[in-house]
Amino acid sequence: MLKEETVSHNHNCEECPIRHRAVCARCETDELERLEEIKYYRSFEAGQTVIWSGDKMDFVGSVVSGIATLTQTMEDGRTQMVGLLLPSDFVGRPGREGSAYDVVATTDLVMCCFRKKPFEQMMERTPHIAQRLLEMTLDELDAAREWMLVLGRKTAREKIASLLSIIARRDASLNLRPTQGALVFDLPLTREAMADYLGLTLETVSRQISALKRDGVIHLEGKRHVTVPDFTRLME
Amino acid sequence: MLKEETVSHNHNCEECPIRHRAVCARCETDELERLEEIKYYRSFEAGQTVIWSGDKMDFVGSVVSGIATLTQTMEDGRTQMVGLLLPSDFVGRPGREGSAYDVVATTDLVMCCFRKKPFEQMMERTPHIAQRLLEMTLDELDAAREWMLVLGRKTAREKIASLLSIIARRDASLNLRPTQGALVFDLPLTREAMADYLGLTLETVSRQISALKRDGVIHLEGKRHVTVPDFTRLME
DNA sequence: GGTCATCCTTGACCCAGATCAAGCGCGCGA
DNA sequence: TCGCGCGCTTGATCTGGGTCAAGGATGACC
Repeated sequence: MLKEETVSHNHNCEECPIRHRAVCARCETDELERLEEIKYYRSFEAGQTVIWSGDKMDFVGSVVSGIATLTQTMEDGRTQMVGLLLPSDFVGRPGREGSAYDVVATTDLVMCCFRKKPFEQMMERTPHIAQRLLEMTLDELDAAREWMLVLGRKTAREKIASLLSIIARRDASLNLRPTQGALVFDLPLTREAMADYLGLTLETVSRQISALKRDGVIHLEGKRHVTVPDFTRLME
Repeated sequence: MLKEETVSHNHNCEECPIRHRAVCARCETDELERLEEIKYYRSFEAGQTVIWSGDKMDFVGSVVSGIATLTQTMEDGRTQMVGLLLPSDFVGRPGREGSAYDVVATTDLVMCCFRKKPFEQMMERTPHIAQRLLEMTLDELDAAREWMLVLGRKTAREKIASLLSIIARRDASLNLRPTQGALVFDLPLTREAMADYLGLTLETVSRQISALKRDGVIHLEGKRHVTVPDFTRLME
C-alpha cells in the first residue's frame, strides 16, 4: 500500500543536504530560523503522485532527496514530461492557485514544504529568497529551452544520448564523483518515463539503448545500471 | 543596407506603450525616473541580428515594438527557435556575461535597453523590478513547457494550429480586438521561421497550411494575412 | 515453487514527415 | 521593362520512428 507521511518534527536546516543549493541557499541564519517555523517535511513512495495537474496547491517546496517528474497530459492521453526534479529543485509557483502539471515521485521522495501564504509573505520581506528563486527559475528556463532543441531537432539516438548525459552530469554533481574516465550511474527512470521525456515511444527507447549497447557506447548491468566507458563517444 | 540606430533622446516612460507589461510594470514614478537615467533605445531593421549566441552582452532590455526570435543552432546547422519575443518581453539575463541564444529581429524592432551593470545594481535596490522579472520568467517557463508538449507530442497539423492560436491570442491581447467571431491577423514569420519554431521543415509547414486552407479552417489573402472563421475548428 | 504483474526486448509492417527537385509569383533594382 | 532573388508551393520518393504483436526477465506475494 502506498503511504504518504507528513513528518512533524523538524530537522535542522543548517545540516540539510540541500542547504546551499535550494531556494534557501542565500539565507542568513536568522532568515533560516524564520523559514524553519513554517516548514514541514513530506515523504512519498516511488510511484506516488505528489499533485495532480489542476489541483489546488497550498504549499511550495524543495526536493530534499529522491526524484520526481513534472508531466503534462493531453485529453487523448498523450504525455510529455516537462521537467525532472532532483534534490534542491523547487516545486510550485508563488502567486498561482493550482498546479499546472502532474508531479509524480519516481523514486522514494522527501520534500521540504512551506505553506504557500506564509512563504509568499516571507518572500516579500526577504530579498534573498526572491533573488535565489529568480536565479533558479532562469536556470530552469535555460534547461527547458535546451530541451526544446532536443525535442525539436534531434534524432532518437541523439535524444537518448542527451538524456544519458544529463543524468550522468547531474548525478556526478550531486555525488561529487570525478567526471573523467568511465562514468557509472543508475537510470532513475523507466523506459516509458524516458520516452515521455524524449517525445518517443518506449519501444524506440528500448531499441536505441540496445543499439548503443551493441555499438559499445554504453554497457548495461541489469536494466538500469549504466557504464559509459568513453563520454566523448556518447556525445558523438 | 541594414542599419542599426541608437536613439539618444529619451521618450517618456509614463507614456510608453509597454509601461504596464514590461519589467518596469510595478515601478513607482520615482523608480521610473531612475530607470529613465540608464535607459536608451535601439532600433533594428527586419532581418538584422540583435546579438549572436556567445557574444558578450553588456545590456538587457525590453522589446518596445516589433518581433524578435530567440534561436539555438547546432554545429551541423540544425536550428530550433526557443522563444518568440513580442512587445514587453525581456531580453538578456542579469548575472550572465554572454548571450545563450541568437536574437534576430523578424520585423522592424525597437528595444528599450539598460546597461547591464547599473540595471543589476538597481535590481538589488528595487524589489519591484526583481519581483516583476521573476513573474515574467515564470510565465516564460510555463510557455516553454507548453511548447515542449507541442514539440514532443503533436502532429504537424496540430503544431501549425498551436502556432496560429498563439499568434492570434497574443495579437488579440496587444491590439485589444475582440476574440469572438472571425479572427484576422498577419503572420509575422516566414515559413522557414515557423518551421524552426515547430521542429518541422518549411515544406511540411507549407503543405499543412495549404491543407488547413483547403479544409476551410483558415483563409489566406496573400501569403501572410490569415482569417480564422471559426476558432474552435482550429482547436479541432 | 507457482502465479501474476510490471518492465523490458525484439520483430514485422506502415505511415507521417523528411528529402530532393522543379517551378511559380511578386517586389525590387537596373 | 526586364531579370533576378527570395519566399513559397507542389510533386515524387525515401526513411525514421510509430504501431501492433509476441514473448522474455525479474521480483512480489500466496
